[in-house]
Amino acid sequence: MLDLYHHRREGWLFSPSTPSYKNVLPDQGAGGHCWRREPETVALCLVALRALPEAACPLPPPGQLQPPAPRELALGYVVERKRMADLCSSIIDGRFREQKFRLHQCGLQHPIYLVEDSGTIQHLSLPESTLQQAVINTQVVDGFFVKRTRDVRESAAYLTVMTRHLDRLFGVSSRERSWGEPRESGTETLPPPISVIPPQAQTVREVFARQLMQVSGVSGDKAAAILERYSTPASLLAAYAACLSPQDKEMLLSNTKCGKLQRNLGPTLSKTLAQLYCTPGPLP
Amino acid sequence: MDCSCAIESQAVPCSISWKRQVGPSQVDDDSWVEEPNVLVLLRLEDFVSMEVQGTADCSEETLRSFAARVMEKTAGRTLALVVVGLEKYFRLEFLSHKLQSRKKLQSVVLSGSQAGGQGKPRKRKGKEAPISELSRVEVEEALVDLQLHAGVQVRVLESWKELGDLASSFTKAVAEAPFKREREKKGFSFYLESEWCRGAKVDRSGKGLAQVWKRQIQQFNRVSLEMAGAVVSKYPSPLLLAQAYRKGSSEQERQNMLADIPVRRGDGVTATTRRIGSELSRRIYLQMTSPNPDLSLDANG
DNA sequence: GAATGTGTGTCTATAAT
DNA sequence: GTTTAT
DNA sequence: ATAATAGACACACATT
Repeated sequence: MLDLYHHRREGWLFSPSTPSYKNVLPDQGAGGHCWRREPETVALCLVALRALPEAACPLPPPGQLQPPAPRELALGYVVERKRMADLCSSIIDGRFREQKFRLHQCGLQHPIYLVEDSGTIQHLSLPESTLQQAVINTQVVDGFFVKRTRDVRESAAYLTVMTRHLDRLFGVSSRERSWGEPRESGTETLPPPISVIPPQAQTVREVFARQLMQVSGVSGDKAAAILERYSTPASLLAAYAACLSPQDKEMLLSNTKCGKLQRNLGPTLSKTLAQLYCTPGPLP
Repeated sequence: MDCSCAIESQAVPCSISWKRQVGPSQVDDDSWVEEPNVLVLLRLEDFVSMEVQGTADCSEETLRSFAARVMEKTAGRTLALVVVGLEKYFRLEFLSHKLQSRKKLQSVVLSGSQAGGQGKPRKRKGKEAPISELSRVEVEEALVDLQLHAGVQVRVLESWKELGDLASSFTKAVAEAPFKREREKKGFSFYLESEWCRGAKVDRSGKGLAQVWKRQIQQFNRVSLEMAGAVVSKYPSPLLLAQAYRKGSSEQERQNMLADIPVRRGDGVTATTRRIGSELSRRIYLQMTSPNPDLSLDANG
């Protein structure tokens, strides 16, 4: 599955090698802006792009396997179009939070949530108040710009107007300007070039946390609490090895303070984890 | 619930803002902190007026200047605007064109839904196309302009009940925001990562731990089901693997201890060797033995 | 967290004078 | 050391 | 000889 997130993880986000997808709006020609449809977001996800001038686009070093420099510049405006029905399903199966997270994580400065079918809020598998709250949360908690739209036609109109304004804001006149420098008539700044964001490397701590959470009952807070004391598998194993009796192993983590203010992990999970890390032979 | 509501004179008229009692302990201490959100109700007549001013380039107040003024007073807080009754305005204005009794109807809607509404004649340049359509486009223009230049969101409502609901929802969101933000900052990001399976159930005696152990191996990047199975098959418990590492003599030996474990592959011919490989072997070794929690497993060196 | 409901387990106080 | 009642 | 129990209360997990 290729989507924004995976593109980012593979380090190819916004690189010219990213396959081109059908533009929802026609290209404005050289120097104009377009909304590129990113693949795989079932609900439409658009990224404002502009072709980079040749001069600002050095050729990649020959014979390198590294991703070439971007030939396009992401303007930092990204629109996630979401119909009410889709939003509804996304909330139910948990995809909603994930999508918001990725949108915030993809690094663009102006994420926009385009909520379509604002009038068709009823007769869905979720109460109206619930959906309203979800949209408000998207705006207030996640800090996204939320645009409500009655239907596809309004959405298209919105994107059209948006494109026109972007053209006026980041037009050819500001092409030679250096990135980040304020424009003449306003506080607008050109977004910094977003080229290649390297995939985030896994650390021992992170993997250890994920491993702890493989046992039912161990959640983020619990894992974090354990990590607080034994931040690495080696240190935990060493602590178990230092125990004199099997009982001590079982109770080693029992009094680990978790979450809010210092709630015990408890003997149950402590015993399970001790079994996991202290069983000499094959596990049951 | 330990919250209260008060109607007081605000720096910005018709605005809602939120304060939270922070500070650890002091009772008397009115160390209230303003939440970084402001909700401002914009009277329909004012909104229309500003939108008109923006269309014609008068020097009077525009939506943008209004927003700038408000944001100046609220010192960098996130501003959200609310307008009530715009759709009804469109409808009546359209109707008034057909019936040629425009001013009267306008005055009806404005005084009926707003306090002290006054008619506002509009001058338009050029076309005679449906005026309500043009107005909608112009409003859209103004909203986008506001979005791009001020980052201000405008919520258009049609009834005062909706405004009440919005205030309620907004209040709830603002109240919960700090709590949720803290969880995002501290908690692990992979909680919501794409495909996250929650913990495997394990009964009191320890059945299911084998599955846990296998899934622990799968927590590494780029590890397939078959690879994890192969490793777990060779070392059926974490302790056995750790002991094997302890027995190894050289760093190289320990690092490559798992490299040659055979792994079942797809039916077809595969160019790559059907082994765990030295890279994954090394990552697992580092994970199990390194004393440094911040060590990067993907770094080459 | 969307909202609400279900089950595990910890936690806190427990009598009578 | 294993069983009992509060 | 030793200690328990109910209930509130959270939290992890499962549903309309």
